[in-house]
Amino acid sequence: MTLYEDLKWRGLIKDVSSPEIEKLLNEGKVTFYWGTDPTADSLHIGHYSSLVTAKRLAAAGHKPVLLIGGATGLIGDPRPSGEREIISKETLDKYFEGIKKQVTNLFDGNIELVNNYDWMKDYTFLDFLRDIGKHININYMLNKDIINRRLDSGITYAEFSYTLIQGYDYLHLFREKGVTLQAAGSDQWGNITTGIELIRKVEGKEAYGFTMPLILDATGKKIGKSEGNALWIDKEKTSPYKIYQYFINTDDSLVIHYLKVFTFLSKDKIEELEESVKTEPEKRLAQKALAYEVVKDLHGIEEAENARKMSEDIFSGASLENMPVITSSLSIGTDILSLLVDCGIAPSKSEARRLVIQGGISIDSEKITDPAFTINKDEVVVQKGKKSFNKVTLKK
RNA sequence: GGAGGGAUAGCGAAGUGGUCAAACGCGGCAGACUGUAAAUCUGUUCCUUCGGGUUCCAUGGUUCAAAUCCAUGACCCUCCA
Repeated sequence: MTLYEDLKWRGLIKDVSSPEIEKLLNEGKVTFYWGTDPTADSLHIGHYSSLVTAKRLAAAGHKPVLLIGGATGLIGDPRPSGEREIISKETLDKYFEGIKKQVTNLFDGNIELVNNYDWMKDYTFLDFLRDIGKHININYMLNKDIINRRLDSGITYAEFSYTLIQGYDYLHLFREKGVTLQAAGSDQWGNITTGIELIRKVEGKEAYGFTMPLILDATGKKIGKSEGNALWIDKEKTSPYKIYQYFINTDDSLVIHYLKVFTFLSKDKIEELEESVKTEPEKRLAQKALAYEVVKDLHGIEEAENARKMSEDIFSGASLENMPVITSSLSIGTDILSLLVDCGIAPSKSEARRLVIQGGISIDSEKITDPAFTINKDEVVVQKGKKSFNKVTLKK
């Protein structure tokens, strides 16, 4: 199977700028780029879904250039919901460092990392308008889906101009690094085509781009972004165990799709798992493989093994030894509500009270329904709902 | 610069003087059923020392009483210039 066929089979190709991309991917040693803006101190699983594709290209012998947008991050990529908050330069620098470390790790250092701030910071407004702005027609920009959709709700000049900056990034990388392919999530299609257009007009040469479909969860939202519970790549922010749990709970209807997108398992292996979902879904082999593979690729074999063991121990009831540990700042004798809040298991006392009254909390495997219950040990197992287990240690 | 319209809980959206901590839907959380699945059903979804406290863009005002009326301001949309 060729690289292109493999990508196609995995459902990773949505838009392509030209049919020649198939040949390009299969034959040439292309220098391609993938970029993101530093909008947080860590990437999340949504970024990862497209980074995995970048890894596939790299594994096939193509040369990756990863761009972290120190300049574009200052402006903000337009999104359908409305204008973004401005992020300060200092914050962006901090975010930049966090993301830089992550992508470097994910590619074992075999990448070229660039920051568009380096070539944008001294580019004057006048020069930019003459060199770049003069090549792109307003009507062309207005027709871009994302901008068009914002015309009703409003879009500032700054965000409107975003696509020009990213377009110039591509031109710059084309000139300086020989980049001829850009790969990204499908929301970047408009920005990619601006870059291609610019290269065509300024350099008279053809550059390429393709996008991957956005990965959605069962409710049709972008994956891992539900209600402030983003799944971060940073294991301090989202533990490997939590990532493992997220994926092991994947719907049957999505698990094969996710295996194709997120893992490097072979076609044969995935088809075997697909069969298993049909004939013996209760074994959850596909979910287990998915969860293990993702944690392994993100955090290494050791963390994957730990996460798997932790899950098996907890959910088989074999042992309650292995589970995430939370150290509380409270002492023995505290009431259960305060403890739940202190450990971050419940966001407020009201919420904690509801949980307890509704029977959602167990201490050491015993359901607690009395909100006035006090903890009289220095180490207890707190279970919230069916799936969340934590060992909590208290001060003596 | 002129005329009109808008803003409500995580999101969408009702509400136009008291019965509003604010309908309804989605999403979230929990319970039942299950396979750590889906679907379905049930409860719940601002904070609270359970007395109450603080909310409907902001600040003032009218009123016994304001999400609702008035004034001013910032913001968004549509049309005109």
